[in-house]
Amino acid sequence: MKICDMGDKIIISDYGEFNLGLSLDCGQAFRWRMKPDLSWQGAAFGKEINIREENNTLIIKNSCIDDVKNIWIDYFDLNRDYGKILSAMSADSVLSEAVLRFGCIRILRQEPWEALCSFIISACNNIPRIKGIVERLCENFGEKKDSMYSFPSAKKISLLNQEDLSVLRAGYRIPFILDAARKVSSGEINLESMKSLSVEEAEKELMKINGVGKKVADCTILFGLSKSECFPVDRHIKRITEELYPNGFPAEYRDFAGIAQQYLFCLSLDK
DNA sequence: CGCCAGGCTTCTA
DNA sequence: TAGAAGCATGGC
Repeated sequence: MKICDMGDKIIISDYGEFNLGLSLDCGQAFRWRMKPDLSWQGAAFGKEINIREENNTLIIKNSCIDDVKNIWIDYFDLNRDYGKILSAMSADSVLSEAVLRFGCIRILRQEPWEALCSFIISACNNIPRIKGIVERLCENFGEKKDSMYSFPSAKKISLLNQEDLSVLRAGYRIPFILDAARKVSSGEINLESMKSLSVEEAEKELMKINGVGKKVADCTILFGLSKSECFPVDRHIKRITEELYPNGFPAEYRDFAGIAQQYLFCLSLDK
């Protein structure tokens, strides 16, 4: 991988494959917006960034070399060899077709709390509305950066009450968000230390939170704890695996089942 | 307007 | 242990 600081922009190349737009807008993260010039505006870890992809290079604005090296390289999972994973998946006819169609979908390494909170909101909800609720959460309770707001910390949310959160218009999920914020900020649930647990152990911990079942826990583990062996099964994945894998999803892909899962999710969206 | 949404908790048999 | 009801709000 090559990183080049051009002053007004930073250019990254030689990172392998990356379908940036689809990766940012395939239902794994909810804060990325495409601008009229086709660049993507987003925020994570309290920082804002503008990024676009052209001819296998990434062009970054509104950031700095330190943040690129310390935050974004990792966030976009650029150190991982997806070529190896994609070629392994090409042995499966369903996944091979999906890879041809979608290119390289990377699993973003998101902040654990943001993933947890976002996927609590996602329960029995549609993606446009999830984005709206998350946006209101940030605008009302996050900190203003350049043009965006940061994702509010668990501590900040934990000090609020249901009435404060009614601006989110998140319905029955509001007490769930509060319970998660309180358990995380009190230390009863330690997301960072959960990275060293197995998927099963992490599920058990996360499901102590009211409103967190196996699916929300698994999305938190895959997208927030970056455990790519975790395979969240929602209504789409359930339907499409029953249809395309009558004998079950093949176990040989277990090390990166979560990445395969994202391809199946994209396939299911227009089927 | 009606159907549905990256589910979860609680109640019931 | 399995299945259904109820949950709040809106996207389409």
